[in-house]
Amino acid sequence: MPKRVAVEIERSLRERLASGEWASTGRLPTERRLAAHYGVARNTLRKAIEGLVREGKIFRHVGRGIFVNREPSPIEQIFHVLRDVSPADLLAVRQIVEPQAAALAASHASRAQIEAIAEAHRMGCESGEIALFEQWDAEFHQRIFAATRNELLFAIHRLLSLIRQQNAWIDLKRESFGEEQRRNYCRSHARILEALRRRDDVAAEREMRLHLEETRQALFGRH
Amino acid sequence: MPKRVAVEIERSLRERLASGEWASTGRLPTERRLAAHYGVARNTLRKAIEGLVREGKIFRHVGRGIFVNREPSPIEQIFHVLRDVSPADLLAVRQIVEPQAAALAASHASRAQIEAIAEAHRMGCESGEIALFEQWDAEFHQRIFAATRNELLFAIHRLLSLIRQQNAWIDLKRESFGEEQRRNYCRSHARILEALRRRDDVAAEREMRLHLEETRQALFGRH
Amino acid sequence: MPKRVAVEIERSLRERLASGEWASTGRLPTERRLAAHYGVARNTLRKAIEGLVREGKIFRHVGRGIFVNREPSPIEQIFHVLRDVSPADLLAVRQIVEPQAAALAASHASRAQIEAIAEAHRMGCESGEIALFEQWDAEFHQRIFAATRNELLFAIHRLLSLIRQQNAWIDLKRESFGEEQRRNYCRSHARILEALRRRDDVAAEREMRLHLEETRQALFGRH
Amino acid sequence: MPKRVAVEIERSLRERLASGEWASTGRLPTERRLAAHYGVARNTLRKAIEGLVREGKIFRHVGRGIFVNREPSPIEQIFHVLRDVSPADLLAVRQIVEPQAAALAASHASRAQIEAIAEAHRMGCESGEIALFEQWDAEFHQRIFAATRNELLFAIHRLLSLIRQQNAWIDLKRESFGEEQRRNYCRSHARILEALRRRDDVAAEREMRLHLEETRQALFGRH
DNA sequence: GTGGTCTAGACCACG
DNA sequence: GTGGTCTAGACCACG
Repeated sequence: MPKRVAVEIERSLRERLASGEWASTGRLPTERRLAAHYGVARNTLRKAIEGLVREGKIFRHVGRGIFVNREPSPIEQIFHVLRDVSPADLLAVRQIVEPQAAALAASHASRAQIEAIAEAHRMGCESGEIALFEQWDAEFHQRIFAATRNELLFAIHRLLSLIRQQNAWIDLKRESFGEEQRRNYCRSHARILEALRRRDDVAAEREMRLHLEETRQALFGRH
Repeated sequence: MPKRVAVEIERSLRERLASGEWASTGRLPTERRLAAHYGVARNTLRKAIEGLVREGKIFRHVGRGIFVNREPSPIEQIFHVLRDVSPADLLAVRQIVEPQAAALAASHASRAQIEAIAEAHRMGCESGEIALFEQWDAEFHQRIFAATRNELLFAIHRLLSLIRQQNAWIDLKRESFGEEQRRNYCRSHARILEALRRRDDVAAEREMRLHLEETRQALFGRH
Repeated sequence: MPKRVAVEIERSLRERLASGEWASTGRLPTERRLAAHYGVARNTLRKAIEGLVREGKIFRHVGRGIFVNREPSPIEQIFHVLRDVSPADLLAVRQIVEPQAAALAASHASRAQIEAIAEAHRMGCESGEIALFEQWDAEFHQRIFAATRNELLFAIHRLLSLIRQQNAWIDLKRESFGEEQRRNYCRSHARILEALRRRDDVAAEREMRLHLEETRQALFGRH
Repeated sequence: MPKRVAVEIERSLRERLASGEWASTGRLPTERRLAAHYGVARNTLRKAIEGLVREGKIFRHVGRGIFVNREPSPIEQIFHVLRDVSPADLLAVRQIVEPQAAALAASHASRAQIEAIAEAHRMGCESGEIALFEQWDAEFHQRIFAATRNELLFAIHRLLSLIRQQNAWIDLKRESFGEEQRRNYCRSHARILEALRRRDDVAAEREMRLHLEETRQALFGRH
């Protein structure tokens, strides 16, 4: 391989890295050893390494050596994205998922699950403080997802709830949440519940969609 | 109340643990240091620790020390659930999310993004091997989610893809994926792409829904 | 400058490039001459150049030399972006700009300009073919911008029109534009015109906003 | 019809010109080659060309050849208008666009984008020199537009910035920009940023509107 | 003759 | 002893 030696070595290093050859110690041999191993000058070896460094697959410490950069697990990567999501994106996803969850709940919920949803509705409407109302509001939506009997859908909803918890600002505007708006929410919940009781999936979907539209306007006005 | 000393220390350790005092290093001081700190014998200190060990909040390695058992983050817990989700649940979620993602892509994609989707379509149809086809198939769907310009939606799709990768059996039936079915998929993709090009969100949503219905039948037959 | 010689040279080259020293011929001296000029080895000189190449400020041709890469003018850059804009982004901008343009027109238009707007309205409502209707529709909006007497605002509207022309797909869905929807548009135009005639800027803004909301729903449905 | 030969050739050249046959190189063949191509004398060929030269579609350089006179694109024409826009028109457009951009940013910005805006604010307030302050001021507004995630809106803002750069006199009065006014700007920026952090779109829009009103008074006094 | 690649050595700051 | 930088030379493919 006289041509493009550095490229060949880079490919080789990439493979050895992926194979986990250096995973146990977390470090690569020194530049000098690697150069000797491949029978090239140190400069060439360094060129071969450059790309891996730029991609963050390895990193170098002067005087210490070259280290493998443990890749963040896919879940860590996703988690990182989730922490930085905009309110608009979050609401858009809710508008996609929640109406259809309501429809699924209408056809899959047990009687007990519907009663649990009804309880969350009643507690929310009766609660005096805003904080308590919000808690029961969250519970209302959560129980609808539980009633879909789709564990994945339920997990996704828990994920969305988590984002809302970690980004307090998302619901911040609700602090200016008036008594009137609260009564509106209560009425919307009542209509969703009504549809679920009737096992009317079309109506459940529609009412949930309208409720989220109402939420959107409370949060973003006319945008 | 000399006998209650251990209980007091346990309470103290519990608080310090919860406060995150040892979260950074992930380890507690040695038993000897802790005993000295509280001014008690090592035996007493060990009694105070026992409960925490039983609850799994800390664990001991002989000769190494006492370590904090970092609780799995809520997201890790959620992810744990995701690991054994049923194929039916997964498909149901896809049927909820993907058609609406296609609709969003129709209105939010840049021209370049639509061309990227077209490329994935073309490569998929042209690829000879099944493995290659599946790769471009996944890419096709992924690029549609990217074109929605909703980072959260995109992250959720990556999550679903991850589940499919880690539960290879979910798509098991696809191994019996015939040439005819592949041509059908190709045609479906073409229709979705066509709708995206026309920026027709209603058609994009419909074609994606039909495509997933086709997938459902390939996986589960007609029920 | 014994330390980081390459960095120093890069800085120098960057300055000379920006000063236009090589703009007339469009090419730099050879690597060998540059290295001699700075009194360094060719390798070092190459390292100094690398960054400029990556940024696209210069490019190299084997056997020919190093060339200056003429930077696209800001207007070319903007134009490039405009060609790749999504329908959603375009509509959002219209929703920002047009209602306020209508309000400005209400207070700044001459009587003749309002009559010109009225003419576009009348011609649109009367026109039999869709193509003709669309032309007069565009004219209606354009004349409102002209009536704001703000040349910049008018220019921006022409820019938006240009984008729509160059991206035929943006209005493609209007081909499925029914007779009923057309009558709705006609009624909306009438209400906007009415407000302009009354010199009621608040009403003009509101009616234009409602009209664009109507357009949004025609294009994107419920997204 | 031998006399009409020139007319025929002119028609042919016109077509070939419109077809873009010579658009890539920007130049036509030499007169001699064209004459040979059409099988006519150079005199006839020159006659055929005359009209095109008079219309400015092509132009001749003695000793160099015949060149296509690329017509300015519609966007270049629009840009030409923009070059001498009045300060009042520019400010009016900013007053239309920027408050709504701020509102959009409140709902669409990622956390990282809001931090970038905060950085521009902080750097502006801390900077000693006026020139530096103005640079960070521009950056503050630019980053808000970036945070809207609307590429068209961002491009329009870049266009407005370009106009301001090329018409330095538009902001001329700012040279008499006192320390007090600067502190006011800083406070306004702080209030806008505060609203963005709270994700309060209504407040963000209002604070931006007040800030631009403040700018208007600094430029034009109270009229 | 040009840029692209490589060699075999050297000294440096840092750990 | 490690990675970071640099030298002075060489041969290559390509124009």
